[in-house]
Amino acid sequence: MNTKEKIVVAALGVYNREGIRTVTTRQIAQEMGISAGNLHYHFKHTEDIIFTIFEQLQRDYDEMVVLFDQKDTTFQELLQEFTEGSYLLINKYKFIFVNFVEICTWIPAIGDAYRTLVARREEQFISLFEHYSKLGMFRQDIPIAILKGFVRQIFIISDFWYSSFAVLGGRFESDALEDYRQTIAVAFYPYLI
Amino acid sequence: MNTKEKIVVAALGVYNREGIRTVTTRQIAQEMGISAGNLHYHFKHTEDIIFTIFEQLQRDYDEMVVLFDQKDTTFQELLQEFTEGSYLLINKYKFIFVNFVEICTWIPAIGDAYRTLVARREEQFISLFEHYSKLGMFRQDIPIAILKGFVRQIFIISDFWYSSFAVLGGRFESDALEDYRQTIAVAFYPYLI
DNA sequence: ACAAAATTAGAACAATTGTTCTAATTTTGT
DNA sequence: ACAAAATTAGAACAATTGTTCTAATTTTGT
Repeated sequence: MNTKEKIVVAALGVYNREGIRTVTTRQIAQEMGISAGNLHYHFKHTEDIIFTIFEQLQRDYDEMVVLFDQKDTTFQELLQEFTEGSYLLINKYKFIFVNFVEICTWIPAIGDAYRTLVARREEQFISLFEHYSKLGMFRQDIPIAILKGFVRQIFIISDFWYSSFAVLGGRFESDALEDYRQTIAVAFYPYLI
Repeated sequence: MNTKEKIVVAALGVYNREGIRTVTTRQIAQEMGISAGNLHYHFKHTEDIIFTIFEQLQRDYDEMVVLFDQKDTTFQELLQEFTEGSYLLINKYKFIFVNFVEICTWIPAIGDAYRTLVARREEQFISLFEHYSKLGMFRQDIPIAILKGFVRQIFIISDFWYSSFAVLGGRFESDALEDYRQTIAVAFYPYLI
């Protein structure tokens, strides 16, 4: 692992632990035992570090989403995969979820990338629901407008569940996964058969 | 309106417009045409301003919640009131919702107050749902665990809807209220009769 | 009317921050 | 083996920030 990669790893760790408000590039450098000058040789601006982390998140997400393509699984299995997969991402990139609005205004390219991603995700989910409707595992009597709203709801919950959990004082990681699983399960509860 | 009150108003405006990341006490002072020294005469620390704004939010919230007590309204009417009332709050105190996790770690007293509020809210909602179950306006076949999860879900949605809306590029206020109304409506959709 | 208290502006302070510059050291390609 | 390129540490810079200090002005209570 070269220095540039190490910086990304260290930055992710520090940001997740302390948030973006108080963390400085000096602190990241110190934490990994290099000079601040060296850090800025690899990343001219702080934004560049955060953008690189976001790109990593996107790659991780795409990797996870590939798993949804085998449509021979039951809906319950798919839901289980979605829950575990998205939890891993949320947990790994906490600080991005927690500071998402701020980051998107600070670094517009991230906001743009997110909006593209969401548009893609939306269609994916809708067609998935329609597929499982036909298989009798998802309610068929839901109007399309509600279905779209439900997808939006799932996005809000998965994007901001961690913020809510953190603010409610959730500390232990074991609790966290269970809490997330329960939250997602409840959201799907009235739509499953 | 005395200077102290004016500072709170100005700060709220600037924070909502530009977020807490880049805004300085100097900027708030300049915006309202007073000196930074004067501002810090009234509020020794920046945290004190934000804490005061949060107290205001709490008072506004309590005022809104009183309206829920007349239980002779239909559930639809109540829902309508909740949607409009909470939207007004969210819109007025945007920056608190957007930076909630950060603010809660920065100013622990705010986190504590929020957790107390949530506990109260939770019971209120549950008993409201039970009341409307008996009146046949809310599904009676929902297990209590799911009901509690549903309340949590409503909290996540109302606390973070604006973050999602902002990040998705929502700009116009007219769109915003409609979007929020729709999001809340969809969440309740499967639970109403 | 006037002394005491409150308010205000603006300079000053001390700390911090992102970033650049310089010179040394290490690595790489041939 | 050696020149060129890449990497590194640390000093230096320039800007900013929250906050304090000082002296003047305004307001308040009697």
